Amino acid sequence: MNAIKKTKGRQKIEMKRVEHEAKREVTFSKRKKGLFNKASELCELCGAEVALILFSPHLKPFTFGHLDANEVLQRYLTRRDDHSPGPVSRNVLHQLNGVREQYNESLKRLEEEEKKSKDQKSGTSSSGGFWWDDQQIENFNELDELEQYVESMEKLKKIVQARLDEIDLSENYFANEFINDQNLLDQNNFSLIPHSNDFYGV
Amino acid sequence: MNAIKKTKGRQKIEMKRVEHEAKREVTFSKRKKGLFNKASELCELCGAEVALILFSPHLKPFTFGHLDANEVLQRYLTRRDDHSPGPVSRNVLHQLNGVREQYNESLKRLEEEEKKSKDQKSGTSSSGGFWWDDQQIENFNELDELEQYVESMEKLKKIVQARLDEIDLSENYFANEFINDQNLLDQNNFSLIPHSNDFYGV
DNA sequence: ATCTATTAATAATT
DNA sequence: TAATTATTAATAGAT
Repeated sequence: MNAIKKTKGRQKIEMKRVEHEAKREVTFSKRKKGLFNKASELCELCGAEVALILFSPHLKPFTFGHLDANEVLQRYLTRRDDHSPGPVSRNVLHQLNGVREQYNESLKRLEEEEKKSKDQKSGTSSSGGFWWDDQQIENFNELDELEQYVESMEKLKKIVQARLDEIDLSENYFANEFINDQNLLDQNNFSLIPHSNDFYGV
Repeated sequence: MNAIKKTKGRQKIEMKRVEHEAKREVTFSKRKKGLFNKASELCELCGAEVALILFSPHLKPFTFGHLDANEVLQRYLTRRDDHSPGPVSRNVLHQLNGVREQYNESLKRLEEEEKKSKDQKSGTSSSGGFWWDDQQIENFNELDELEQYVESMEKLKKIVQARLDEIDLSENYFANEFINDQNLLDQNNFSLIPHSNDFYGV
């Protein structure tokens, strides 16, 4: 038997930013893998749906999603169980109106970006190389990542929309109180109710 | 010493849906806690940003986010490092146009929902109880959760928008090729480039 | 990337 | 639902 240990094995570390850069990179990629694995297992074991967006220390984006958007939506809309929502007050829609406004704003910005981009279309390539040269490929990776974001966002948006549909559906079952905007405000002052998101108060 | 073991300890389990319902619930809440903890640690150790949306087996939503939307955005827009994007082709905006159309569709649906809801406003309360009775409180929890979704979505949207801004900024540094729509399609057929999302092909 | 010793997560149980 | 415990799984450090 050999008493000489090859490594010290896993060591306990303090839960604070890893200052050494290379070490931090390694920790990130190891733990990213671990996190994605955990997410995947949760999906598989429990039939849960997970959407995960992750920025590396260098702001490189990574995403995880177990099912594609349509599947998520389909499943969400067809499944019926004891968590179907009861009567719900108006402020769901009230809140979503705010969201809609923000969307509209963002859409305007998108349109502006697009317009600006069209104005630049007549530029010429500076490299003259094939479009898939190394630099371009790197950029394509960036695009892929952006694309993944957008997909994730769309997925989330659809889920919320489905939720809204479901709530609206359930409202047809019940008589509803008339709630004016001031009442909504009053009620919102009361919504200091524990979140289901009970982790570290986030 | 006692040879009788109090429990069998952790047992290896197969990676497939846990069929027994109560067991599945327990597994879900334990692993949800674990997943959120891992996400939190990754943030803390590496300065990564994580946004996580999770549906329970009963479609109850949970979210995790390390920083609030403004902080994320601020950090993203102000930080400059060697991962700043290089020249990027047009199809970023091309892709985002598709997204915009989907948004517009969804917005239309939102408006319809809202209209439908207004038509119902004259209904009366069936319970006559205070609005914060148990049932209502439960509904409020649902609303809180929905609110969290919307926030998460907004956060992601802002991040993408910031990314787009950044890309657009960098485009001003470089001459750009003229790329028509057919070229875009051709290029997209080529984008079978390994994703940074290298996990289980999702 | 791969290897180990160790810590951390968790399945079964109470 | 919460706590305990024995075991598996994740991973820090080293190569």
